[in-house]
Amino acid sequence: MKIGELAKQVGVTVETIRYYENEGLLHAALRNPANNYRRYDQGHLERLIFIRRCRTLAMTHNEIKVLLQARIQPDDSCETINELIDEHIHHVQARMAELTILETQLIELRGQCHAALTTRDCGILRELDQPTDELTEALVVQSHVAGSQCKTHQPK
Amino acid sequence: MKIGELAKQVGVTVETIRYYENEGLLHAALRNPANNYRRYDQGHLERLIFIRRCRTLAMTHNEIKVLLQARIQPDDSCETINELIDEHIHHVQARMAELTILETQLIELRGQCHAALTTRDCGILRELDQPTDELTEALVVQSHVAGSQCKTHQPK
DNA sequence: CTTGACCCTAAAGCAACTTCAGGGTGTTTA
DNA sequence: TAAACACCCTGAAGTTGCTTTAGGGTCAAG
Repeated sequence: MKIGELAKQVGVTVETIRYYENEGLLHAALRNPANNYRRYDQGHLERLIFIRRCRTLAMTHNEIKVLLQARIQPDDSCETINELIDEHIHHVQARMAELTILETQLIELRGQCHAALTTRDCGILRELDQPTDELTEALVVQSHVAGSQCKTHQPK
Repeated sequence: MKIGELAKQVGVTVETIRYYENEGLLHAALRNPANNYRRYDQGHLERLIFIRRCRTLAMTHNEIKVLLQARIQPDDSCETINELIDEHIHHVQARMAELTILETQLIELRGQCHAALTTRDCGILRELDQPTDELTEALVVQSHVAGSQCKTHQPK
């Protein structure tokens, strides 16, 4: 099948597929010598589904590469896989803990202003002007809220 | 004060400060004509603290720009601010909901393999091979878990 | 007068894609 | 049969919030 059909079957854009090939996640497809179009088979389809399933679970490309490797080495121990998943679960839980603190702080901040006043008297701005206190320090900024700004990356 | 001192007082790197200036978050500092070094005053300090506080709350630069604008227009209504914070809270909550689903799925996935088997028999790989089911579809991949790979962005 | 701490700029890197620019291919339809 | 339109190709730049690197001045102390 051609790239467009593969994309439709898996629910990604053709650009994503080409990108995955570049990244080494997906094996380079054979080309139709007549027009240089990529041709995909069942193996590609299954591998791409695997990759997308992993991405849905928020794994990075590196993590996925480990799993892909394991996938084609049926005699290896699956310990590595278990550890990878366990670690990944911890990342997610850590992120949630951070977001919980963040939520608390934001709600408290929001509580500083109920009425529609002028910004001069707005408790929110007032509080934002304060240097960071202990509570806030618990938050590691480095891991920003992904999707906090909600870019809509939808394939049109 | 010079950039290094400002950086120390606020707890960011000098690179971050220069970056903020470039981004238009921080006003360009006046320069010492003798050596072209930036010179900062109290206003810069306060503005930078404000910015960092917002970043700690996971706001984007665009959101912060709105707040900075409001900050210097004391006669405007603070409705905009309230709306911005409310929306931001929703983003955070939405992200947490996504992560909760993610966690459930990962834990279920992990449950597929307890013993250290060969990958051939590993329930985890088996399950990852399945096309996405309804549960999974609830997850919007576009907002990946920030910090899932935990890059340590610490100023050395 | 050299060492080390601090300042400067411009550009590239990170993650996972998307978007854009510029240009072929292939089928259909007027 | 030629224009129109859908689909394919490549390579490079854009996204977010910084960090890192490269290459080079400034300044105070010893």
